[in-house]
Amino acid sequence: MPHTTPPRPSAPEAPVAHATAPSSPSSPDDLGLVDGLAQLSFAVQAALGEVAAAHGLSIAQLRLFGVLRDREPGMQELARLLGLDKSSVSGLVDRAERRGLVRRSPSPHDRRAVRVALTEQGHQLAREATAEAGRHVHALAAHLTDAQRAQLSLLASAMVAGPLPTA
Amino acid sequence: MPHTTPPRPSAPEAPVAHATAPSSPSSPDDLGLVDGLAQLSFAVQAALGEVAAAHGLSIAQLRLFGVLRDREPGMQELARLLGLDKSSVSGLVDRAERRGLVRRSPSPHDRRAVRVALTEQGHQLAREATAEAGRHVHALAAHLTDAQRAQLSLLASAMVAGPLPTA
DNA sequence: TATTGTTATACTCTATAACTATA
DNA sequence: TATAGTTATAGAGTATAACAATA
Repeated sequence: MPHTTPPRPSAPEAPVAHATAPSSPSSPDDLGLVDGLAQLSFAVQAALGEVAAAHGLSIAQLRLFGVLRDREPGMQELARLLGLDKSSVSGLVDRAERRGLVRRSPSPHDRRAVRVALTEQGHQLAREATAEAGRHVHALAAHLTDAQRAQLSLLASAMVAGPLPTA
Repeated sequence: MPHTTPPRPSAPEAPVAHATAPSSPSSPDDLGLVDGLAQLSFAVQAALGEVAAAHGLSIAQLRLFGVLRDREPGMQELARLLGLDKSSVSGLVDRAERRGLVRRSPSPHDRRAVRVALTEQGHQLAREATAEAGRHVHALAAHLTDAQRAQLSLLASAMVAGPLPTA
């Protein structure tokens, strides 16, 4: 399998944003919010990419598998979940199906539609890959203290969650 | 410019890792370290992708520009900085050069080598894009308190920096 | 011989546009 | 007409392998 797109040797060093604008680092070790998050995101993506590549997958496939772990969506819904065009998802699913990792079955109610599901082999691979991804990402935070990890977990969740609905 | 790869509508919702393994969320709003970081990384990448697309660039180009903001490396060095194969960098630089954003000049000392630099137009675009990327990423953290943002900045920096050298 | 960079080739990912088959 | 999905096409991004030129 020579061509698994993102095998990234290991998190490279690429600033991307040189904190030109808003953020203002308060200590020498502080990259600033923007650069810090940008670099962190590349590091996480690199880690995920390594894991994916180790299983002969790409990050896109890994995401697909993550979504399918507890759903059997149609193509349109899948496109929405992944933030991709439906035609992109066609290809993504095609390639996974060709490898026996997912299956398309006709929707019971709508004869235009299909339902996409992981095969047993796909589930197996998804379990292994997500577990390993967990270990790799966790390893990135290996030298933080438990308290720092807990903090980070909360802050990351808060950012992703968006503004609190009511409270 | 119809084909600027990652225009991502906006951060989609893709768990990727379902916290199968190590992490253990302590509160209901806590996604766990792994899922939180994974989703955060996708959100940041999506934000960067939007900005890049708005300027007719891809994330890869944006990274290239970030690296070139304060360097004039050779192709090999550039490949190392970006974590890519030199042949990939050839293409990346080709496309940017075709648009007049970077320039290849012969290395003074080694007649095999070239030096890659941003053109004036490239610098301009790099300034605008990185500033805008800063605003976008910053916006992701809009509903955090100042103290939380400062924390996050430090934690992200610490993760990326790796274990402290001596201290 | 080793290194720098390019080219040839191939594959994934992504999008837009056009199409088919239902609803 | 509108929606679900596929196909055709095209460009970016990436890698491996083979190559040319220079050290």
